[in-house]
Amino acid sequence: MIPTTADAYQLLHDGSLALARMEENGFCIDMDYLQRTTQEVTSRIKEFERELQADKLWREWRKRFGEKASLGSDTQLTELLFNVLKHPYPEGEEWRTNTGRYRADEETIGAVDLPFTKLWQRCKKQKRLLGTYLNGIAREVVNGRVHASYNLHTVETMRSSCSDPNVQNQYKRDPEMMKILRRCYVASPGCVLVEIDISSAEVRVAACYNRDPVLIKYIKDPTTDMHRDTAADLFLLPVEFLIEHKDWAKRTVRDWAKNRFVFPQFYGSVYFQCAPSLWEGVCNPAVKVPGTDLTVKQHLRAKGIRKLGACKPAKQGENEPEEGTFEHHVREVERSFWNQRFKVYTEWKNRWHEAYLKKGYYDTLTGFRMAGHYKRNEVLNGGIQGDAFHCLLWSIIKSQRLFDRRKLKAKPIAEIHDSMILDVPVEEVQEVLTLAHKVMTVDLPKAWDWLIVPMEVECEIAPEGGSWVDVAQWVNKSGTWGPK
DNA sequence: TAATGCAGCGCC
DNA sequence: AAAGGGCGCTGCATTA
Repeated sequence: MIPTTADAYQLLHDGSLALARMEENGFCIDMDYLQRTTQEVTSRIKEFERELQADKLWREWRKRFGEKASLGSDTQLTELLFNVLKHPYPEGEEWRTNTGRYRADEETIGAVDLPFTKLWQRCKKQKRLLGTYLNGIAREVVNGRVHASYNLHTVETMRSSCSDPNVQNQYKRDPEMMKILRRCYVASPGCVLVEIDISSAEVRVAACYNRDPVLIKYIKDPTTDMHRDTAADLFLLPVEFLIEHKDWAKRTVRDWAKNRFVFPQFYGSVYFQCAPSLWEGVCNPAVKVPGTDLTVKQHLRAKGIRKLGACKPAKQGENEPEEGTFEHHVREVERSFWNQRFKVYTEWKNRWHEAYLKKGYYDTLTGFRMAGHYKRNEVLNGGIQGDAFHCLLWSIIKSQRLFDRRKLKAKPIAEIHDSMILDVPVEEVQEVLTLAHKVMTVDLPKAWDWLIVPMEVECEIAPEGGSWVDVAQWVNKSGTWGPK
């Protein structure tokens, strides 16, 4: 990576200083809660282990591995389950690790329907919570704060990284784990936690690269929704139906389309990889198409889609998806997605990759020349990822300067690629939200003329005395910020 | 005993 | 034809 413009150099210099100040500020930790929770989780793990060791499977385990038997070893567990006890194990390369061993992930162990394995998995999860997360915080706390390290020079795409502890990967999607872990992170006395993120940052930046009018329309026009339209295609439901049953769709088909098709496709995934995870949703017996008694699977069956299909990597003339399979259907959707709906995006991908192959580098919109040996998907994603982060970095730098100039005590304390977390004195909340919002939605597009789509942000804020668990969305209503 | 590799999994 | 982009951390297994 080489910065090719003065602005690019400046961004890194200013960014280093901004992140250094963020490190110095640190994130306040509720130490009483941390200690209490560490003890609770520790004893929970001990209880789980006692129960596991009382199971007859543990006797088999000891018989097989003797003194070396270790409850934490997933290699030993797979050996016991699939070689000694001969539990069925799926055929095929995708079910093996890179070194040809049995996989020991959540899915494969979870497929063995025994009380022992269920318990083992719950135990494993608690061990991760303790070993990686709670201990990770405790190890780094100084005077009640963690001062994570942020890097601008380590990531291939010019994103940032974070370590000691890595504040960028704390539980969020698992509600149970999220509530336990994020409760550790609190605002400083007299302050509240504010989190501001750029809505679909990478999609916006992607549109700046490819200038696909359809993608731009999806971004600009709030009545349109590419995830909803793609869900309609994938699950053969009319768009009007999805609009009518918006809340249902949001939890089900639209969510699957977004997270199991649209985003993976943007990152370069393909139909035979998307289809199995989509199908998992389809097979959920608890999800019924509104107004009918049909599961999504039954609904698709009525449309002539009877099964998933083999989902093998396409080779010339081989592994052709079979007609009437979901895999076949997903391929059709993929084709229309890239050849019809986003055909300008597709043309850009081909041109961009071709140019890279010819030159041996690509230039990003924020002024960095990326020279090196990259695969196709890396070339197509690198600039988007880096520049989306640079939008945030620029915003942090600018916001910090504004806070300084106005003698505000609000401080950025963390950054997660497209969001910044601030420690804000209660009385500064309105001013800080207004300033940060303006920086990200007005000043940023003004400063970078390549930014040809509007920027939008989402603000979340925790009540005074609350923690990172308690952040809830706030919006601006006629000049004043308040709960949505 | 220390260093390294691998697999798994948390986040965007 | 393609073959999900980017990280950091942990525990276990293997190698030096």
